[in-house]
Amino acid sequence: MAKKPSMGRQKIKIAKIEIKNHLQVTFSKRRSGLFKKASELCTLCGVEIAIIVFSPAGKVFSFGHPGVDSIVDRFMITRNPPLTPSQTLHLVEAHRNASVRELNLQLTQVLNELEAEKTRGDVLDNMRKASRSQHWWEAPIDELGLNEVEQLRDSMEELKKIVTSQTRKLMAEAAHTPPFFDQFECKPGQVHVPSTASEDHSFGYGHGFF
Amino acid sequence: MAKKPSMGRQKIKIAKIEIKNHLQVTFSKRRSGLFKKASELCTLCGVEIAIIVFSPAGKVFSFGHPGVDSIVDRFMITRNPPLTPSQTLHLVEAHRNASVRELNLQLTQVLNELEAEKTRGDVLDNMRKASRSQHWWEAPIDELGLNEVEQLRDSMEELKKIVTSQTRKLMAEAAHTPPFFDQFECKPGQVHVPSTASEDHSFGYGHGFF
DNA sequence: ACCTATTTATAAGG
DNA sequence: TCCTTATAAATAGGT
Repeated sequence: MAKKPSMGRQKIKIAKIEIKNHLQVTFSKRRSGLFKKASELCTLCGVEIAIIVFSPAGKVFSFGHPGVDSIVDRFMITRNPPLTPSQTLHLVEAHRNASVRELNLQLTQVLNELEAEKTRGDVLDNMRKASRSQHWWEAPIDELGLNEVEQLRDSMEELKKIVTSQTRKLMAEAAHTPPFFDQFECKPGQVHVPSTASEDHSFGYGHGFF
Repeated sequence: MAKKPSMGRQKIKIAKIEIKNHLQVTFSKRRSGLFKKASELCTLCGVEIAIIVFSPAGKVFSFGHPGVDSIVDRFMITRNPPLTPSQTLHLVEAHRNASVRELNLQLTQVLNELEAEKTRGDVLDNMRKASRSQHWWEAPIDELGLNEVEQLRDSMEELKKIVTSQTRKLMAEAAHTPPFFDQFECKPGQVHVPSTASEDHSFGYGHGFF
């Protein structure tokens, strides 16, 4: 039988193959050829090779000896100045700061509140102290100076007048409202007053007189 | 001139080449051939290829289209599907928690302080209010009930005794310290006392009497 | 690097 | 994808 002479291998131009089917065939053949050459190179020269190929369809083909990963890793290390510890710390710190900013804001706010609250407390405390010092007569009477005792006595006189007058007014009013007469009969014991100055000098806070 | 016929290309066994010089030549030739094949494959089939070769001497040769890095990156991503968003979040969260624990502690502490301070402020405020209500006599005298005026009057009587007694004692003391007699001559104007109850009923805070 | 004989890879077709 | 065939391309060894 007569053999059908083939065209044999044809010279081709190195340009993108447009015929899909043709391209797919060529890709397969040349890809395997490439990997074979790589393999041979490994064996002949004892080198390490990795080849990564992304097909037009997105599929991945790879060849590697001893393995793609180990070679890629080595490559990355030699190429990328693999972040000094300092740089790493800086990045970590930056991230931390970003994460923590919110919390810091909260803390600052609360610290301000605390400051305000402390101030408020101090103000009240100072008011109390100031009030106390204005009420010097609440101090033990032995500690009063002559001048202050004089003032106190005079004040007493004036106060007594006022009280007497006020009492008269109230008694007059009470005359028209009999039930209140019971209350008018005073309960002297309700207010404690030391019989002598030496017995209890404290007219201060919490002793019930003033 | 007679040409010397060459041996032509000899078939070789694919095994490690031991002759260093020979190996180096073969490595160069085959390496460039490999890269050329890769380049042709790129052009013909429109694919992306990266080749990484570590020579026995440790030198790195690479070929890549469009670039080695981009291809290697894509490869790493597809190969190490690596951390899912969930996993990443988990790790980040763990780190964040570790970093933030200290800050949280501080915040808690400050919040406690704030609470304590608020309580302190409230206590002082309540004391002030309580004190004020204990000092009912500081209210306008018109607002006093009969009972309270009674108490006030009785207290006045007792107080007067105390003051008188104290005054006597002070006068006796003053007899031994002449300079103080000037002070004994009182300055009544220093304490304001309304002449009549109707004129100014306020004995309260800030009016200078008590 | 270059040459050349030869081996090897592969285009085209089935 | 594999086989076949004819031929283009790669390359071992020498210069």
